[in-house]
Amino acid sequence: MTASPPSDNGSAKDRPDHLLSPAERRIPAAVIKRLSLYARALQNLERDKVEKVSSTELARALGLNSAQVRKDLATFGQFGVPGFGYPVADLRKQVRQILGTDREIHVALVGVGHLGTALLSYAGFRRQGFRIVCAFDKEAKGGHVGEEQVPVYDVEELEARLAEHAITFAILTVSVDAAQSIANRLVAGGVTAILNFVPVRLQLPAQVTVHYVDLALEMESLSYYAR
Amino acid sequence: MTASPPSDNGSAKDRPDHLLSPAERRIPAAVIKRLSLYARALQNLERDKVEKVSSTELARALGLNSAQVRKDLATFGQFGVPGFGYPVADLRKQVRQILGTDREIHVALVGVGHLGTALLSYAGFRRQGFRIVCAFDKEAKGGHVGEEQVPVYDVEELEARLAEHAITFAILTVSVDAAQSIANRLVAGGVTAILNFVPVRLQLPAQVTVHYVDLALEMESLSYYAR
DNA sequence: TAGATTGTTAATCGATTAACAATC
DNA sequence: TAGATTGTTAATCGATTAACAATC
Repeated sequence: MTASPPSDNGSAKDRPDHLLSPAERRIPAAVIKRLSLYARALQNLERDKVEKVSSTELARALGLNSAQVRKDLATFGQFGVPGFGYPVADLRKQVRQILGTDREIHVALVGVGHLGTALLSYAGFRRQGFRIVCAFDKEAKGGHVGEEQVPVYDVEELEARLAEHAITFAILTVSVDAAQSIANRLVAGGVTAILNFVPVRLQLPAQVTVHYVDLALEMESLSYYAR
Repeated sequence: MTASPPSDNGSAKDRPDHLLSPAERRIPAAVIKRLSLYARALQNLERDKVEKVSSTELARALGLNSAQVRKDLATFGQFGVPGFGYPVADLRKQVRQILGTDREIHVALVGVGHLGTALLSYAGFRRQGFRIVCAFDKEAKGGHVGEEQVPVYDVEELEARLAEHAITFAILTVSVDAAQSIANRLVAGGVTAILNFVPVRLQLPAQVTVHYVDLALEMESLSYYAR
């Protein structure tokens, strides 16, 4: 809400790269996806005490092209050493910094049904530094759910609790009917990234990023190959 | 294992289109993904008693380009009527036929942990015609799980039960350590399509199609935009 | 220095979109 | 017939890959 100097206020296309927000820089989504793939591979390499890795090795492990690996990484800086490769620990730190996964990320989950409940106990999230700090349901019993004992609030409290925990990241596992209205409230409450499991196209302002995980859709397209 | 006549035995590139299996025809995966999107939209239109739809309407509803809709559909035949559009019920039938979702599809699920259990009760699968008919776990209690009361067998019984139910479609929700070995057994047991929730790159023969749903990876790439 | 591997440019490939004749 | 919309070709766009000079 703070007014910025008029001279800084041009459209994203006018401003130099380093003044743009991640969403504005328009790095292809595919590059960001692969970046998290690299982060995962580097995590394993670091665990295995490997100190350097070449673009060729990384590419082979992930089923990609080595030029693509180099190009992806070069988008964000010069992380490699010619003739040597990439220092694993260093590169991992950089990649996590770019992704924003170099710190614990607090997440809200809305819709504590079968799927929501499972996600509240999903170890993979914790392993990558995500922590679901509060959950919401329209029939909240007021208790705590899952192995992490996440508090479940009534959706009534959505705005208040989001503010309290300064949350910008949410997982949506409500019903089809509720999805759009809950999504609106999440965004009004400051959420800018949503992992949406509800099979509905959400209409939201452009600065909000939604990733769709449509399980039934995955099954349908897989079905084409199951013969 | 049956020998086929040498003359029928050329590489996929040599044979005419109609003699190829879905996987061999090499329709871009993106087209197949959108095809299931169309199926979903057509389902809603049919429910709402809409009788015809134009490529423009379909495109707008799904956030696509109308030329893309027409091109995608034209890949599989001439389903539209110039000057009129596409007959909803008819097109839906065709699309479902192409995807293979025009009948109930029997599915096996391996790994009855938090996520697996949730999927056993996931209504979205039933709604689209998928039925999980058996589940496997390394510590099977022998009972039935979920709202659908799916029988849970010990993984020991994997091959036997797959054969019994003639299953070609599986959902994989086991641990990272078990994933590759279970996947191998699934394939040996006749499975050709796997929806894999385990964050591991599976090494499988080319005729098997694996779709990866990597929830932590989705979170990581989303994290880039949550600022 | 010789060998290896990066960062980057140019070439290729494939997918999306525009345009329009054919058709109802 | 006039109007609308398909199926399809050609143009555009963007992403992937090959190639190689620069660098350690």
